[in-house]
Amino acid sequence: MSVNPLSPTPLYVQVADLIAARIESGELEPGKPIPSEKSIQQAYGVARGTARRAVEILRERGLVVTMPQRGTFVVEA
Amino acid sequence: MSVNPLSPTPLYVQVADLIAARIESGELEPGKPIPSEKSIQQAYGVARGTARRAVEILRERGLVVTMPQRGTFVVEA
DNA sequence: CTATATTTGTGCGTATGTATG
DNA sequence: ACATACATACGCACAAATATA
Repeated sequence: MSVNPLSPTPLYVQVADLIAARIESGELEPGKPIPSEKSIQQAYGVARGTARRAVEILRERGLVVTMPQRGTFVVEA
Repeated sequence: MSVNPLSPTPLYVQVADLIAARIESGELEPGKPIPSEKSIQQAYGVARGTARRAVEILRERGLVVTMPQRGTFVVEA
């Protein structure tokens, strides 16, 4: 899946939704890291700030936890 | 102190005045950084553009100098 | 042990679009 | 038309902590 820059839905929400779907599908497993901000930038073709906001949303949703200088991990079910 | 959105005085001027007062009171000391744009946003509940314009005014008044990617600092007395 | 690469945190610069008075 | 204000989104640079070679 990819992102649609023309959609009225902010890119960072779209990216968050795409990653959330990968978590819920089991592709990204509990306890394991999601892609780094840099990987997200490259994978979805967005700026780092956009990737960071997307991850911030996932934290707000309680799907992930971020450990500084370590990464962001899927929360245990 | 806080900001008044209903005042005829633009928000960015109000924010600039509040920060200027903190400089003149000595709370923000010469040579030391004033709060970041993000901190100003959060502290005064304004958008980033408003915070930026406020800092721009402080620069015009000669109260601070901005060093790109490093921060904005109170000028030496 | 040292050096490098990775990853997140922070800070500013800039541009565009939208809405309001 | 213009100024104000907010939101989104691109970018660069540097720091600090961690992971790896």
